[in-house]
Amino acid sequence: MDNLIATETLRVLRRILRTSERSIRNLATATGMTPSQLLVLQEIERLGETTPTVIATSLQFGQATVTNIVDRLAASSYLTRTRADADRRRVLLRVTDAGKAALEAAPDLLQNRFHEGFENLPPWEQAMVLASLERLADLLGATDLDAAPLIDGGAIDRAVG
Amino acid sequence: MDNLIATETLRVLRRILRTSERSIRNLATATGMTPSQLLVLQEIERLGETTPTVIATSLQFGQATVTNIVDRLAASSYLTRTRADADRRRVLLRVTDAGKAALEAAPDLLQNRFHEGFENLPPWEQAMVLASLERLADLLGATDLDAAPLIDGGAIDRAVG
DNA sequence: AAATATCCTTCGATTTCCGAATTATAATCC
DNA sequence: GGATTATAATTCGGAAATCGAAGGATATTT
Repeated sequence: MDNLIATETLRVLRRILRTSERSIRNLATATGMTPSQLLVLQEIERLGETTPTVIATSLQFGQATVTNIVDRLAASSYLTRTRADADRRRVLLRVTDAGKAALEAAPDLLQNRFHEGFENLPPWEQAMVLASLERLADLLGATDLDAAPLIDGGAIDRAVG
Repeated sequence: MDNLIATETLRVLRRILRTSERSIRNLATATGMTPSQLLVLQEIERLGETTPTVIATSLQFGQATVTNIVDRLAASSYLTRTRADADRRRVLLRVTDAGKAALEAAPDLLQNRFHEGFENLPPWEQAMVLASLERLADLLGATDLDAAPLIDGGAIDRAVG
């Protein structure tokens, strides 16, 4: 028969995933954005100055989709589009002050709750949760797409100068 | 400054979240459905025989959205709609054999990978992962929406007979 | 300079998603 | 019983998401 622990683990995982999604949706509503818009804006803020391709890759969207969403975010003045000097095919995306304000205005209840609760755990349990999540991410093949965009270009070798 | 473990934990969680989404999308493509359609069909199968309202609640969709998606699933003959005898306002949703076939045809790579990997963990680690996830679900307030729909109706008291 | 590749946008089409109004049925209240 | 209220689902209208295919501009390679 089945491994009960495995089944239960999956169940709990799904619950967590669903709660996270709900949270994103609520947060989006609070900011007046749609979930996709919020995700894209968050990602741009996180990465600093990026391009549509990077966003599309890291968020698993098509390029056309990103263009579409960025259109709306730009229309709301939450970000700016600039052509890159070095390579004028590329478009640089930057979150504006208004965008940052919008991101900070709405409280991420989920994240707050998490942080509060997490601080109250004894250190060993914090470590355990992190270790377990990493193990789980490993099992699921959840690689960090953002950390690895250098692989494809040889950009490391050419370095800064 | 911030608790690094907390921050890292959130990062890993997001990674897992994104991987799951990707998985759903791939799986959907494989079945010829859209992600939402797949989700709805899965949920109906999981619950057995249900109604649009239940699906909407459990999946956090609006009723109109569910009607829309169910329309398409019915058009593809993946499910049937029947009026309930007891209360003819209600519509009963059931996955057809074709629907079940479609669900089973596409392998859920994510889930497979999970099960395989999980079995290979030593029991203590399996237990640790589950315990950690439960703790995390707790922190996030991730309550089980499916287990609790009885609260609102007093249905428990009236019981079976 | 010609050919090829890359980055992004445009276009067209389908689907998602929701709120408001609507229909059909059930439950409740004089 | 008949009017009222509540509930389940659908329809309608519209904004947005999503993607594939094609196109335009710029870089790179040969």
